[in-house]
Amino acid sequence: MNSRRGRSPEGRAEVRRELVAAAVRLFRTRGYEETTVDDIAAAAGVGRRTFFRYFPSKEDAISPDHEVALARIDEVLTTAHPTEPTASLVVRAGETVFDLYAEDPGLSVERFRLTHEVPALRDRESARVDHYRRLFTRRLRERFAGEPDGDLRAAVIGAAVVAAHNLALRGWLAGGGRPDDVEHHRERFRKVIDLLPREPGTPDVTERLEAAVARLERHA
Amino acid sequence: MNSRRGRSPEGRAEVRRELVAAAVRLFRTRGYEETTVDDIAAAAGVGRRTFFRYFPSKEDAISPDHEVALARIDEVLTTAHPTEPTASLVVRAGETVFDLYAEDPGLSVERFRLTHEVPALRDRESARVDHYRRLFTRRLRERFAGEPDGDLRAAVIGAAVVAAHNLALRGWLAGGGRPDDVEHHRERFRKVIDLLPREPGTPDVTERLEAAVARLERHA
DNA sequence: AGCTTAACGGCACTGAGTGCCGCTTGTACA
DNA sequence: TGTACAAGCGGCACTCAGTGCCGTTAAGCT
Repeated sequence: MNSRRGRSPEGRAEVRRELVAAAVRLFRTRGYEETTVDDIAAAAGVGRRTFFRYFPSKEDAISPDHEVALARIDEVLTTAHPTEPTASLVVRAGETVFDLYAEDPGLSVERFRLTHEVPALRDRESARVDHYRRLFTRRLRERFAGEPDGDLRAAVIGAAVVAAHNLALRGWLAGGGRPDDVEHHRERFRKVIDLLPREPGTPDVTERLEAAVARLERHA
Repeated sequence: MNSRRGRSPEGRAEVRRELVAAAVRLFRTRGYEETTVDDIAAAAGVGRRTFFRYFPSKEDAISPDHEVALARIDEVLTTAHPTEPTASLVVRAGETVFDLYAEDPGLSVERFRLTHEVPALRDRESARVDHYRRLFTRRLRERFAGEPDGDLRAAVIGAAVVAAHNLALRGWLAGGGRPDDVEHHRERFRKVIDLLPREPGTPDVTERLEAAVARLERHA
């Protein structure tokens, strides 16, 4: 029998996938509150203790790897060349999150539905989004250190980028994550980013955003 | 002995205050994770079961009444005269939250420290802020129904108002909630709101905002 | 004073999350 | 190819948050 998965790297990835699949299935059919961690573990064929070795909590059972996403964004923000325009930088960072969701559109759509129907999951998602916002704001604050209103600009740009990103992502997911729906949400994304305070001499932001959405389109 | 409080309306208010005071004190001296609900209840002189009759969860022990705040905002937004400019409307709604925090500046400052040091409380706060954002967005969407880009404008204005409000509030609380510190944060507040997309014919937003901060100043 | 209502305390229970420990498996190395 | 070692696993026991239930007790009204 193959009840001895997870001891190799491929096995661990397989166990993780099966846990996520079991969680999504049970949450949708039975409901989030009515599903216990024991249920998920049993459905995935592992022990309850093992579940908590893959996910820190029940709420994280359907989540992409949050820490990985934060680390990717942080790497983009910290390794950027100092002369790169800020607009280009935040768009590149946003792209990494787009890619993460576009890796498995089906799962992303299902996750979207659950996080909008289950209060506990919705609150968890709010906290996660705020982690992204804080990371952007922190790195931008370092970047703007010494400039007039640097902190304020960092806070506003950080909030605006995350808001724009979520608006576009949610719109796309709410429509079922279909590739032919991207055009409409590209427009929305662009409009929100247009509200960002312009820096003199900064190249057009929308150019970079279109590249990001195009990249999402390819994956979806 | 007065171990029979809480049976009258004044008694209930007193019990609530004592529970909040006990929670704040224990969270600061012993730490959030190291404090159990039994500890809080015992310190306030009530049974553990009674704690959960006053607060839905341990995380809410130090919170102002979230539902009350949401209801106040919602009333302002839904009972507004249709001809009132949107800028004026959202500022009036924001004022009600300002008032709630200004009622007890000392408690607000203490709460601010805790929500920034304890991850669990910080995540809870993120979710709460998002509830405000969603409420604003929902009511603004109804208000903008039928107008071009109504949904998009509702989403952006809702997010911007909440962000501006939090920025000013956090700045004031981080400085210790002192009345003579308000001027600096009034400036920050005004600058953020200036980023809002202007509606043609709308009177100056900053005028209303200054009134809001002045009101905060009076209470603090 | 008697009656109704509502808050209280306590008990028992479910379920999330954690520490510990002995077992099993894949791997590295002889 | 056999063996030692590291790492993952299952299970057990425990703490604590949160809930349902119920008997008790105080507050307010007649």
